[in-house]
Amino acid sequence: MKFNITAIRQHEASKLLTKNFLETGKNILGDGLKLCQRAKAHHTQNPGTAFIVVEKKAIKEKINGKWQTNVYTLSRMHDTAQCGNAHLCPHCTSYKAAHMRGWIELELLPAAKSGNLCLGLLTLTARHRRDCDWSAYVKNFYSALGLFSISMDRAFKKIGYLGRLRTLESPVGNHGIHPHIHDLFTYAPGTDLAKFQEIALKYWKKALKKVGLDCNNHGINIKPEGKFDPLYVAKEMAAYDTKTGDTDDKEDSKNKNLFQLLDASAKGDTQAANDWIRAAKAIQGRDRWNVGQLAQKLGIPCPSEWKKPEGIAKVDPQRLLISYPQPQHMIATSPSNPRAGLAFILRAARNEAARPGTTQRMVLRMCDETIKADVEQIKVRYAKTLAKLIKSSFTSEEKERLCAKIHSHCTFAIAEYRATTYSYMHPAPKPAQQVVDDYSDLIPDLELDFS
DNA sequence: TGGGCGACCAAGAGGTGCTT
DNA sequence: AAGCACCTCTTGGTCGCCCA
Repeated sequence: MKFNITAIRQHEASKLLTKNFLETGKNILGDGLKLCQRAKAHHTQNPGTAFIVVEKKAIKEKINGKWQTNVYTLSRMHDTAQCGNAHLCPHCTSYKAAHMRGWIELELLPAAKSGNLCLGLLTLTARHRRDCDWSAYVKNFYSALGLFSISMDRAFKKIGYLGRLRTLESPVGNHGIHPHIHDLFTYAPGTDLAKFQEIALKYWKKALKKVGLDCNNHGINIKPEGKFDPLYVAKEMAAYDTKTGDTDDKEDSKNKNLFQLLDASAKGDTQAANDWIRAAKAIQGRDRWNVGQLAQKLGIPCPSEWKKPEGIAKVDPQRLLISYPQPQHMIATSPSNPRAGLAFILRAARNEAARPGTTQRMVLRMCDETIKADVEQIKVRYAKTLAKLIKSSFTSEEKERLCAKIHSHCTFAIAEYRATTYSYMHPAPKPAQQVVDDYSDLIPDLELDFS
């Protein structure tokens, strides 16, 4: 059970996005994840206070190949903003994947069953290589998908195809980005899928050729109902693609998804960092999940309109609500903090019951980390300015004067930075606010599934 | 210290992807 | 070309960095 992985990945993603923006001056779509779980929710009742919920939960997990249920103490931010980026944000991906799994289970599967339809899985892949423009590659891949669906129209109609839930996976491996599609599609019982796969392969090859791409005979894979888990397409970690056995391309086993790239990047793998940025650029704007018209045709709500029915809330009687000043949360979790602030804070929160006050201490420590890094940045900036000025001056007297001048500017800037940050972190006390005891508006829990 | 500039912020409006 | 679904950009205000 990895408690901190989401927060650590998010921090790494924030750092990479920030670095990329500073280098290129251009934003990659989805940089809102830098504020995800940091800023307060828009219509919050408590804009000045950060909240963490700590509670015990039973988690189903696979240990040494065996499924078992363990009870863990978990912590999460409450009443914070969510960026909603389904490709890049580790938090929102799992949130959305859980939502999609719920939709498939509670809406799609029952609707297909009552309509006497089977659900198959169509996987589309193409040859790819590292040394190319990944954005252009993805664009071509999607053009091919469009051509494919037009040319397949008749064949689709014949098998009772109503539509599909399309999933885009975009792992990166030795051969660069490997975008591919998993379509959960409907078909009539009794369809000869083997024959259908032959036709599909023919059209897929043709479509790829038109846009300058190609695939081998495994470019298309179709699994009939019963031979796969329909909830797999909504796994945030897509074990489907990163484990051997399920794909025919052995290279795929070396592929890493975007979150695994973040893990590698956090350990200092600079190629993983570059790959993550390249991949993020290449897939920006594409839908992670798309149901097209399928929901409408089945007479069920589409995922973005569907809401999971509330179960009977099993509130942990020992549930803890930790609070501290929101500005401190912003500073502690800043992308300029060399450590993953949120991960450390959530870890401390899990120990709050045993050691009261530990969370607040950790928040302040993380603030120190950020401040230290920011001060370092200020020093570096002034050192660079000084270096530039010294180059163009001649006498040692001049140089000395410049040194003294820049040094005093630098000292002043640091003092100012410290003063403003301090007053931000410790706002003047306001009339005591009543902390609400009613937790009924807590956001629905993430369905944690670490398989 | 103080002015200028640009990043940050949330959610509804609106853009984009996709299908028919 | 229109309609639908998904998801992010825009908006307008605040905050923070930068430079002298």
